[in-house]
Amino acid sequence: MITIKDIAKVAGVSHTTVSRALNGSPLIKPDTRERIAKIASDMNYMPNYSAKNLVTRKSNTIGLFFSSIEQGTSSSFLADALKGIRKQLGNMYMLTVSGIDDSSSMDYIDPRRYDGILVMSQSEWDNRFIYHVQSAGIPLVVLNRQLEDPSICNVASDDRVGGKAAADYAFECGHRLVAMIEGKAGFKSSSERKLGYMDSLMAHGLTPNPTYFVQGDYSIESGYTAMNQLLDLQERPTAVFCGNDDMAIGAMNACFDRGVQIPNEISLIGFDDMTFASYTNPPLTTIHKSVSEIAEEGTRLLLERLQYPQTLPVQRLLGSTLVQRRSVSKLAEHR
Amino acid sequence: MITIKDIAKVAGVSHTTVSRALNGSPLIKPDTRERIAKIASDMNYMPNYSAKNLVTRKSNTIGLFFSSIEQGTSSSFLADALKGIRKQLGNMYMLTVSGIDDSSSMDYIDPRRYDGILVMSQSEWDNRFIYHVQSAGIPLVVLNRQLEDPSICNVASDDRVGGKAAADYAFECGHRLVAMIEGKAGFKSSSERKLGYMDSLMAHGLTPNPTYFVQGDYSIESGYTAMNQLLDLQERPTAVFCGNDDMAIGAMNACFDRGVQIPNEISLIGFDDMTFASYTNPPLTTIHKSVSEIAEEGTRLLLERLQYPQTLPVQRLLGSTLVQRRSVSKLAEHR
DNA sequence: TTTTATGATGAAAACGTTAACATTTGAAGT
DNA sequence: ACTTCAAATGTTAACGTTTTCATCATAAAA
Repeated sequence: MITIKDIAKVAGVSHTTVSRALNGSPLIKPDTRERIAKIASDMNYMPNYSAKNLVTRKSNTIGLFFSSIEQGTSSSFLADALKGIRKQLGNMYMLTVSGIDDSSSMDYIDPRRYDGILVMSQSEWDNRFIYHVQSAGIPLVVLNRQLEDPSICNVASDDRVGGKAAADYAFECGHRLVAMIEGKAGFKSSSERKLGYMDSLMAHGLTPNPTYFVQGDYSIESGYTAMNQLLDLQERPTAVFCGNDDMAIGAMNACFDRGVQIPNEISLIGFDDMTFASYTNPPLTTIHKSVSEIAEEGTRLLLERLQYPQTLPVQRLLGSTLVQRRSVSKLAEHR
Repeated sequence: MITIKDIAKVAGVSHTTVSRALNGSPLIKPDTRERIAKIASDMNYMPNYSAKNLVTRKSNTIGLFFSSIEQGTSSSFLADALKGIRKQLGNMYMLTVSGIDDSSSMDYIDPRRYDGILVMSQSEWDNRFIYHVQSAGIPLVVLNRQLEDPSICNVASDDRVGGKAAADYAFECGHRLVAMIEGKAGFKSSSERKLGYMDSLMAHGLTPNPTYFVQGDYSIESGYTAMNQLLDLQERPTAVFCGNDDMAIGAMNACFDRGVQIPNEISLIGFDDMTFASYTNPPLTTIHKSVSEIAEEGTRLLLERLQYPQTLPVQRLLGSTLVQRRSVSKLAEHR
């Protein structure tokens, strides 16, 4: 492996000059810079990053950490996030991916290994990790889950507004009996979406019906069983707001299996607008949330903080909007 | 940041001793080892990996490279792969993720940055990259795409066998007019699956009908338009083998839109068995292929090669088997 | 006792960079 | 021609490890 000293020898200069030339120092005469660059490329030089990092105390690495890489994370989620991040990152930084629950991940958090960290968070369980990172002094952006703490840089989608939009739409379509299949207990997104639903309920002067709330866990299966529960009710809801698209798909299946027509007999609204939402039957009306946008914006923010460490942490909520498809019926008798 | 020298000072030994103690050298007396370990943990010592890597000429990093992170890669794919890999990797190695097309990714391939590389490959376009890695002398395993070259370690699913299984099943169910929606042109998997179909055709003594082959690109949309093309035919096929599940879903949608019943009027077979396959309507009969298993096995192999560099490269094909669901009808009149 | 081996430790060099400080060069100002 | 200053380059010391080679005990063998 060839080093800057080898280049120095060939170029007849000191290795320091080579280092400077290759790093674009203004101290080097343009023509020697070019001469050295030429030699370096001819010799197929590649810098040794370990050595570089050792002395600069940088790592050229951004770490992406997931709530739980094993479970709970829907797959399009991870992929979208990755795409958004890589897009922003270019090839200035390496990107590592780990689950927060990777055995004792804490022990491996070290400012010398990560220039910055992105946390794709889903539940409050991640807080321990998040604060560990913060107290280690590593620049940090938390993605996807809304945080309270103003000292932490954060970008997420506005789940509450989205939840409200979903419920609003149901009510505007004339539905009065609208149930909700809730997301995973303990996940902030679950409670926010529910809160949004509640906001809408209140705004429309309606009172919540306890039997119309059933707990899910964001999985397709949970949507299926939850929907069956709803269908067993004496007074069936005419619309169901599902905490995410996966559960909506499970719910759809439950309906198909029991021969109840969507949207004629029952309407369905999802949340997330994943790729498949347009391809269910009928296409799913849902709340659009762009994970890749969140990831992209978060990465942009992180990069900014790396460049200007003084930048103040910001909390950003990306809008979530309703996309109308065909899983919701308009009720005629709505006054 | 505290270093081994700090520990040495406290322990009253040389930093060499500390290094040895912390790395489990047999030269160190058990009790001094423990004493040092205690001090290190008390002082909250974390090794500086840059320094370590500099002298050991290792990187503690495995690189995962994707065919095209931007497009073509279905999302469950990426997520599954990641899960399989992380599972095997534990926390011995960092894992970085990049797209092969990341601007000039070649320039960043360096044995000092990657102890080993996994390539999640989909098309022959990746070969350039693969051979670059190999000639750089970095231990390498190519995943997911079957390779010809016996000098390269490779694990993939047996697409051809899978394709044959799919077609066999259609024929056994009495179908004679079975079309195929092909995967992305240039992808090895596309041609292998088609070859498998051909094998079956031949085994059943049938002759291929050129109009029954329509090109897709593995996307949902392409499945949709391809299916429409098929439905426009004078003599409609009674069954369609789709190159992957995404296209099968697109095809399903085309059918729904035109009111053609699945599986009564037309049968559908997919490939991959992604999560959603069980939740389409009707549930999709498809060929099961486990990306996470492939990833896991590939990682195992890579790790083995890192430990025993002499290990010979192996080519492994993981079986792909049919999973029967409800998108294929049994034709009575099949004599 | 004196040697000899061996088990445990230490000193110093090396890994490939960057950075602080020193030196040279050359041109401009007197 | 002599100083002065700035621009360009060189010297040397870090950075935090591991590793080679030497040293020093200590216990066994003579």
